[in-house]
Amino acid sequence: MATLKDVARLAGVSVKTVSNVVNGYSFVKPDNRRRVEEALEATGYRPNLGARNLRRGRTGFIALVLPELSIPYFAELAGLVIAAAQEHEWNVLIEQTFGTLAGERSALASLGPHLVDAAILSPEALEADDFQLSVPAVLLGEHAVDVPISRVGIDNVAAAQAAVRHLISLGHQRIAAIGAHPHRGTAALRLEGYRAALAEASLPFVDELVIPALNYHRADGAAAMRSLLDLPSPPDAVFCFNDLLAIGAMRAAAERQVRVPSQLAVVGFDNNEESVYSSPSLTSVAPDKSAIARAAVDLLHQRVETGELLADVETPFSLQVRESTVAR
Amino acid sequence: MATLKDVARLAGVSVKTVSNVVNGYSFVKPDNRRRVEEALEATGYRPNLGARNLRRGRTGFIALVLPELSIPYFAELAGLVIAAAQEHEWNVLIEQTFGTLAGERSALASLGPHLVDAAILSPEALEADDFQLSVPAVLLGEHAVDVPISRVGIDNVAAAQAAVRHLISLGHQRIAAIGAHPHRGTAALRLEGYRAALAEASLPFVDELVIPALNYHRADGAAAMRSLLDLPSPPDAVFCFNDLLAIGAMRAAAERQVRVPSQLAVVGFDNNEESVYSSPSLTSVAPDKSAIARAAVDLLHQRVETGELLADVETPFSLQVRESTVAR
DNA sequence: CCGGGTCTTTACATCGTTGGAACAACGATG
DNA sequence: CATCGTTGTTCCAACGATGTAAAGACCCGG
Repeated sequence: MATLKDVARLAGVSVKTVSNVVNGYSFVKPDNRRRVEEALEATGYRPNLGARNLRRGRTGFIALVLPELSIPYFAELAGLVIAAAQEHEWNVLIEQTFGTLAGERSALASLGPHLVDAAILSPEALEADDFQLSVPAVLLGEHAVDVPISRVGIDNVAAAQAAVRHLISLGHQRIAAIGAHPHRGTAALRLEGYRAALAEASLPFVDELVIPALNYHRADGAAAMRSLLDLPSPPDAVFCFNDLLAIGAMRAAAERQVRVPSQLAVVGFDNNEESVYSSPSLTSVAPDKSAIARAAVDLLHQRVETGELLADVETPFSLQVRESTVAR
Repeated sequence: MATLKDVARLAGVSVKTVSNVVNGYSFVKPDNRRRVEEALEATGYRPNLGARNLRRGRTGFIALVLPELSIPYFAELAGLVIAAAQEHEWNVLIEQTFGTLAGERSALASLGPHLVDAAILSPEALEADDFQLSVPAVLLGEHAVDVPISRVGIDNVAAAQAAVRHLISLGHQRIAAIGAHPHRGTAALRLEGYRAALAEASLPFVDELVIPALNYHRADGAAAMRSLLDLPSPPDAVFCFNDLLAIGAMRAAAERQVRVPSQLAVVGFDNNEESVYSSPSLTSVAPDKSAIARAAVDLLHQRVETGELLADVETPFSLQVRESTVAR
């Protein structure tokens, strides 16, 4: 593999002149520039990123710490983050935590300052003490603890409220919620939006209609739905805190011959591609994932380049109404 | 951030001695070792990976080149590859190609020998000339062109044959296939398995029942299914070359009030988690993704460590029978 | 044709780490 | 007591790139 030295020898100039050409330094004589460029071409020179970064004190990588790639929301987000990072010549390192405290801690620990320039975190269990980071970071979504790290995400209260309002506007009165969680900030906010929507329509908040979910997988949604259908008077609508829970809930409903949406309306959250093609298709709160990815990466880039502190960014969302609430 | 030099000063020994301790070199006096370890602890030393790799000529990264993370199969696979790579102290860099020739070429081009130690490729459009790689690599799945790179994957012909045999055993006679593709090796093999199953049951191969798909997304499956349902005599079963196509096909069937499985049986390929919870749930060929990920990473590790050439690895698969072929 | 500024290039040190040679200390051996 | 092999340690160079400072080339007016 060719190094600057090889190129320099071939072009008959010093190593530094080649480096200057490679880095677009202005003051190089046209004649030398041409010779260097030919030599670069001839040798197929590619800079050694390790060496460059050692010298520059940068690594050229950012970390993306998320629960699990097999969760569609995070997979889609990861794809968008990779694309956004590419525009700043950053490569993305993905760390999976599987939503456990231990997993998140070990992911953070491995983020030595030499490995990545910055990190995008999507934590679920971390506590305030854990946020002693050695690199600039942003948080995706909210988090229960109050830490001085900027956040990128939607207004979860407003989004949840919009979802439940939609159900109320369709005439539903007994609306359940699946996905409450003791330690997840996001869950608390969505629950708050749910309460707010009920309150503004003067509907009662009923404890037994709020089902917690330890994980947000399809199986958890199905289990929660079964317990709701077992109630003496089951709900006529359900708001799930993510699409996977909703898909599981619809599956459980189908298994009990409960018709969606006529007997049970369902709303999800995340707007996974999967939800567009399910039968029935799923009404869902759609955060602008692309905006989230871009904002997170741009913020970090600005922080690393200029050292400026970061403001929080609120990204837009919309409600995608589909067959699970309004029959076609 | 502490460097070896800082630790050495604190422990009162040379830099190299500290390096020896860090790297587990045997011959260090117990007394010095203790002092160095204390100094390491006190300074919170973390090796600068860039510098280490520059010296060692390794990077500590492998690339995973795949079409798109938003495709569940690749998202799941990526998660497993990351986990497997961790066991060899490798970090994984994901590159998305979006299934285009240009995307794949640019991904390969960016894989300078300085960026990664090895690569796992899942190409769809590359031609033989493109495989001039500067690092050891393995291919996931088959590929049309014949290149001297080892492959990891299942026996696609046998797997497809098993899927279609299953449909035949249920009494279906007019079985369609969705997902033929002019340049995809995998598609060709699955089609071959489809033909073989028909042939061994003495069923005719009917051209109009084989629908090509340029992409393997849900929308493509839905479009293909619509064209099948428009036929004068539509099929009574369909074998889709991946689960997304199958999900799209089931969606299209539902929109035309065609009942699955009574009027139309559907089999997919990949066994996505999504397919377990769809309504009806989807019968699918289930490659052992975990085995694929592990085999690919282990093979590369062995190659990088020992320089040995790599043999192909055939991983197991099974057929998961669900409601889309056998009503519950 | 000299002094002074503007371009252009070069030599050298440096980033943090590790491999190798050199050297020092040690007990064992003849 | 000289020699030897084994341990243990240090010094130096090197990986490939870039920043700095200084030297060299060039052009201008006086």
